[in-house]
Amino acid sequence: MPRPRQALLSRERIVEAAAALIDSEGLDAFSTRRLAAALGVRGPSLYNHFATKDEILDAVADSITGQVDVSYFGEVDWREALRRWGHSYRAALAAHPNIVPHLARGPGRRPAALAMADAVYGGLVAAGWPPARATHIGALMRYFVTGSALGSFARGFVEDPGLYADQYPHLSQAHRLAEHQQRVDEGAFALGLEALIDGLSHTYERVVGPLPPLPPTESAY
Amino acid sequence: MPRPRQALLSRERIVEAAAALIDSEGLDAFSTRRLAAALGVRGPSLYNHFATKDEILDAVADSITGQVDVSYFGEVDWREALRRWGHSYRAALAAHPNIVPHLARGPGRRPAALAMADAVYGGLVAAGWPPARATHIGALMRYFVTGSALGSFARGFVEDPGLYADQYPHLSQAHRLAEHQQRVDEGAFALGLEALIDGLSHTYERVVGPLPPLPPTESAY
DNA sequence: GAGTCCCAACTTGCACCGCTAGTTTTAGGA
DNA sequence: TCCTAAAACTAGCGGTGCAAGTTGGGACTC
Repeated sequence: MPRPRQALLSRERIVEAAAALIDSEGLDAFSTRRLAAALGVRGPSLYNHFATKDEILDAVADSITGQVDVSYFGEVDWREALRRWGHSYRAALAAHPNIVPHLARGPGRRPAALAMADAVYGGLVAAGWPPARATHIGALMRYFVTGSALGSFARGFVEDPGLYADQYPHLSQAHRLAEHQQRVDEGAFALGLEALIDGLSHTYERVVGPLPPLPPTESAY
Repeated sequence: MPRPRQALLSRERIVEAAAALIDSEGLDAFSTRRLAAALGVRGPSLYNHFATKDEILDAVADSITGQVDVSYFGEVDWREALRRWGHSYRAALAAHPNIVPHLARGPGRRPAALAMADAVYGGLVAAGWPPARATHIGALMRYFVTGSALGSFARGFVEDPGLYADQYPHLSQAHRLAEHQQRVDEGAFALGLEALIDGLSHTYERVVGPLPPLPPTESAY
């Protein structure tokens, strides 16, 4: 089949199909041939639109990063902005857990990741944070969110109760973790996020100056 | 070559060589054939000692987790124990950044990871934390440390200055991040760890009760 | 309208991958 | 002394990412 009347592929169609394939089958099952098959096409044809497989993964990762809401920065107290950003960020990744390992490698040349970093950094500096600290805060939030989305603590625990009770005295309940995986992950994330914001508030008061009290939060967070 | 008089391989030798190969060449370059070649052997021979490639990776990951010091728990105030554990944990992973993506998947069947979880959980419960919170704290520390070791914020930033200034107004200094990558990562980690411990101390006082003041820390942290 | 060039699909194929099966010889236990 | 299990081998299957060269339609230019 030579050049068809209507192009079969486009970057958008490829990214869309790649995201769907990764979501449903996992990162390991994602190969250029499988992706091409899902698009009714023959493997190497993808290389007319992307230079490498990695470039396709970057595009998928960026499309997910693009869903993170950073509009709060500048509109709302930085503490509240950090909280909402954290939840939005984690939610975006948790919705597509299979690409997180790739996404966690760094912002690299992905425009949405850079735009997010830009918004966060700008918002924190505008709120009074010294630039170096603002960089640190953006980075540490990234660590926490990607770590949370990537490495579920509970995932991977084995089902057999006795396996743990014997050797690890305190983990006698650990086999139950598998059941409650999602709850544990969300609870741990929420606890950590609140602790981070609380701790950073004290740093702010030490480094910058007093903070206004926050209005009682109406959100469900 | 049939069975040699003296075994050429052992689980230890394999894990050692695998760790060295991953450290020097990266996770992508790590294949069973390359590993076997480094051991003077022929690929499939590895399967006399490990069932799958993944099992080798687990063993490598566990040998690194085994280097984390958790002896502080029970000996020292939980805040100080958390701090030392965090730094020891991160140092162990940062020394072998290339296996972190595998390690971050979860504790799974890796004994050292389970032993670490056991020690942390036990120490926190002994310090008065409710079991559910202790689980959360262990998990969120894991998120933060693995996220930090895995996804350097700075890694992947491009060198070209103009590339950022144009499109991302606040990131005008971002190209410098590449130079200072290590400093940024360490600073962000330290800031986040202190904030976490500070925030968790307040949670503790709200949930459990008052905390004694900490003796002035002599350590360099 | 004819000629030309480009583009987006194709086929072929290389070097590598994880892993299985079956073989051979040795080591060590009954 | 015999038998079994162990630890290396060779051969090979089905898969991978991707490079190279081919083909023919679409869209310009003269």
